[in-house]
Amino acid sequence: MGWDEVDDSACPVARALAVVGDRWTLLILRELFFGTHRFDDLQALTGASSHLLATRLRRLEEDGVVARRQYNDRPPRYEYTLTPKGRDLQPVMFALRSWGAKWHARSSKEEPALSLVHASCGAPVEAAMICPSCGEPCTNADLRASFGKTFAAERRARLEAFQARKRSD
Amino acid sequence: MGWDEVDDSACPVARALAVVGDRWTLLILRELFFGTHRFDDLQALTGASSHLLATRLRRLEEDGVVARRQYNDRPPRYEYTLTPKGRDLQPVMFALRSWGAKWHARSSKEEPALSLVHASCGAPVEAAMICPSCGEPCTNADLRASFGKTFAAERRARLEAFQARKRSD
DNA sequence: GTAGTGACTTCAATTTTTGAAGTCAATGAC
DNA sequence: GTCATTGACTTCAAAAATTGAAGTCACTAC
Repeated sequence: MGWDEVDDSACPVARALAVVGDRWTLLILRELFFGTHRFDDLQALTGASSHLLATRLRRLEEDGVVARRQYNDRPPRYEYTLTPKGRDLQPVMFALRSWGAKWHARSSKEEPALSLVHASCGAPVEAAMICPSCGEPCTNADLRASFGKTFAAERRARLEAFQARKRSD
Repeated sequence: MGWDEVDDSACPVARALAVVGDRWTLLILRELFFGTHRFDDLQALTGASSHLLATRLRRLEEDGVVARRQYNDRPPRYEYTLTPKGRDLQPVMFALRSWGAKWHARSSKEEPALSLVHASCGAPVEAAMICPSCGEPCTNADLRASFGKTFAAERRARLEAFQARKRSD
């Protein structure tokens, strides 16, 4: 298929993944969330190769997720920061953090490697799914999913195209 | 670096990404969340190649995220479902959905492609960060991040190793 | 006995990623 | 004034991952 096509899907999850859905991209964004903004530091702290880092940052800049700013004239020096669009990925990061901490803990008594604290009350914050109407957090069992018309049609089309291709062999 | 090393990081985000952090994996998991469980359907609906799908499913099974179950004896037929560990990724999916819908909407009046409804009250649910102490949802500005000791040490080590390597050229 | 179905595997061609090395324009230390 | 260092990359060849098409295998339905 290729990710330019995925980018076109009616599914918002697919469209999100087309932009930020690979390992290095998400790790780079993690660093930017931490406030790392210089190229070499990003390279050191993520472990990505410089080539990869350069192409990813370019892509993220094109997609409006990170901003590249010149902070020094001569020699020219640049720094990378998250745009509002990028900062909006915090719930994704945080959901990943919670999952990783729960299911891939290194030891039972691991200290939190990373905690987010609510500035006003000092308590640690967790990601959750909440119902805006009753204000309650929901668990998996409380939820029912449904497709919109467009996405349902896309899915039918995909299934049919796949079957057709198989038959024509 | 390579992702076996990332898997070892003190950062739970990195460890989560080592398991589920690539485009196809997350798309496949999306399908499993939708209840798709047969190989060919997964292939049709994600658009992944059969080879890729086979290797990803094997990996996910090894990691305990999906379960492979034989539902027919002869001919042998298998189906894939999410384990509890896999189901726990729902907040990740949902955070991606919210972000994709907000920043990569296809039109201003796009109907939701996918909605999750709270079974008890019928209202659509959103992912959010909530403070368990005051129960309020938090925005970026309300939050302060901090590192644990182990992770802070790992980061220092990475920076030093990187500098050392540079100098030794 | 011919045509599927479902869950894959195999293979060659293309694309990505890695890892090491190099570049370029300053700046700081002696 | 010169020599090492910093910061932000680029270049290149080798290795790994992905794609897309085709094939396999064990049935079942007509």
